[in-house]
Amino acid sequence: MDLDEAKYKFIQEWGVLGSSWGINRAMAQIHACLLLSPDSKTTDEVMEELKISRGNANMNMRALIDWGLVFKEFKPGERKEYFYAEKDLWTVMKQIAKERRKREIIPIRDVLAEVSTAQVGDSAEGKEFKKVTKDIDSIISKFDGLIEMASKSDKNWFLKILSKLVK
Amino acid sequence: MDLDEAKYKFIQEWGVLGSSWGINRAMAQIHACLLLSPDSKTTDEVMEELKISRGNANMNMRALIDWGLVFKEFKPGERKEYFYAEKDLWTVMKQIAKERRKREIIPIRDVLAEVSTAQVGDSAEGKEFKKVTKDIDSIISKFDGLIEMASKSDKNWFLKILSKLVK
DNA sequence: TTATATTTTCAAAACTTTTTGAAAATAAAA
DNA sequence: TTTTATTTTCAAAAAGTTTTGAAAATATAA
Repeated sequence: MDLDEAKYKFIQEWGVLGSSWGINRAMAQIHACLLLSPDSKTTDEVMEELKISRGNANMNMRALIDWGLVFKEFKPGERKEYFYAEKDLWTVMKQIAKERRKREIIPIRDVLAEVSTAQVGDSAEGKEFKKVTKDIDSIISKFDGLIEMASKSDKNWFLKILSKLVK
Repeated sequence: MDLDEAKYKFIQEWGVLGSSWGINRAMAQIHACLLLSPDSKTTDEVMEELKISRGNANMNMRALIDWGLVFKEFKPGERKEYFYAEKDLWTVMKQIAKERRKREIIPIRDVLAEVSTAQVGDSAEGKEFKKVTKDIDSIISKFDGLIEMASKSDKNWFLKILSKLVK
């Protein structure tokens, strides 16, 4: 297998993985493409490499910037914008965790807080509702705390802990 | 807010959360509905509560069984099948992690292993490819190890560690 | 200023996923 | 056996999401 084949394979699979994580294929593939590139790339280069339209490339590139995973660069004397990905995978993970926390964990925690004040009565149904939602909140709040902790902590803190745990 | 309202709110939000995790809305909502119910439910009851069709209820109920999150029960003298959810949230998490590992982590690790043998040359591109894919593999393999460890370990091991970490 | 390069937007088209509902299959009762 | 209850299947419809491509907006150069 040569470099192009390997790149192609990896980019395709990164797209599939993205899809099952609520990140659309083009966005994941652009991310992979920029991660793998030693230099920053223009929209046209990305369009060409991934065979996607300008609109698609532009929108998803900006979504990646929004997620804090990609940055713009202006080269002196050049009119085109260049894009490059955050390469430090610890930072990448932290950013993704942060965004998903905002989009997914906060909303469900809000709902859990809201329903925790409901007058559910003392029927079996009411009791079960209290019990299950309390359990769920307790787990989610632990993960939430972990993410907050990780976002604030030193570069390899989490990876070190992981390494120790898993050995 | 009364029980019905609270239930409705939670079920809806669980559906939204599911969607951004690659689990379809109906599947997530059925799961929530069974989690909240003190008794096992028939297909008809679930259809009625969630306002979904028989086919939809049947297919997703079976997907949940496939994921190991829901079980069938036969009541003596009754022809209808009853369904109930695994209530222990630690087990629920373990099951979900296990399934997602199978569907998502294994395939990307397979691709990473495959491309790691590619002849990428020693261009800047080739070197960057090696570096980035190696980094990604190293992180993913740590998570993978963590999941494997958690699946084998005692009921609250992971939660205890989480609690300690987060305090 | 006008011309040219580049980026952004967004309605419509293409594609994907989910849902429905009715027919087929299965299982239990009469 | 036949009848009735129940579950399963799956083609078609509906809904949702992504992508395209061309027009509008913006920015730089001449």
